[in-house]
Amino acid sequence: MTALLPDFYARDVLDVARELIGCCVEFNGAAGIIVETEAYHEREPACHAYIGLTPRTRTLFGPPGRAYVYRSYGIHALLNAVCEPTGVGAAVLIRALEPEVGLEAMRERRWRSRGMPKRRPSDSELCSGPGKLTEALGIGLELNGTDLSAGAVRILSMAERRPSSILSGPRVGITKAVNLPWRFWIGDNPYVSRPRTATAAIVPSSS
DNA sequence: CATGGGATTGACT
DNA sequence: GTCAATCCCATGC
Repeated sequence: MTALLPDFYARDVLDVARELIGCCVEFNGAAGIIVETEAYHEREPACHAYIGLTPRTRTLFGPPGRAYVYRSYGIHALLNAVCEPTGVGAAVLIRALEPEVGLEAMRERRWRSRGMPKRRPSDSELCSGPGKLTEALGIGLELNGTDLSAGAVRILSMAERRPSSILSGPRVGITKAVNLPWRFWIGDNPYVSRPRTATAAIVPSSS
């Protein structure tokens, strides 16, 4: 269980999105296994980097292996891993985690969140969405640009726990480039954000 | 400087 | 199924 290094991220964002499934996100004593991701790339209009280099997209065009954290709908912080070489705007959105460590702290943060769920969130409600997992872990905008290899938020490879099969399909919640099958998730995993029809199944090679 | 649109979520009809 | 909450920042005047 070691932190993924920048070279891992400095590749095709689709490969990174697939391979991040099964890895572990850790922050502030809490951790979870990535069960759902989405890829974004500057050449397609759903990506923030599509419009080019602006103050907002600065992190996306920066070095690979950094966290791109931005505010969504004025409310939620969404966590991405910057990919591809410096100068290329691309990132993987972390959309859901299977909670592993610090469940009670996650529950506490989700319990007293804005929007305040009426009942205590169950385990499968803690991190089953991109806004939920940042809230559960306590990840905020101040972590934008930080190093995912050696910073406060880390992503660790989990060699002993590679998923057997991964499904792919269209990304969630976007209005542009809606047909690209750039969402990846573990089929039948109860911690995925929303059940959806897959358009393809990926069986990882044994290598 | 004013406006408008989200890579969402939880509550409610 | 519908809807509001709420803020960063791109765009346009």
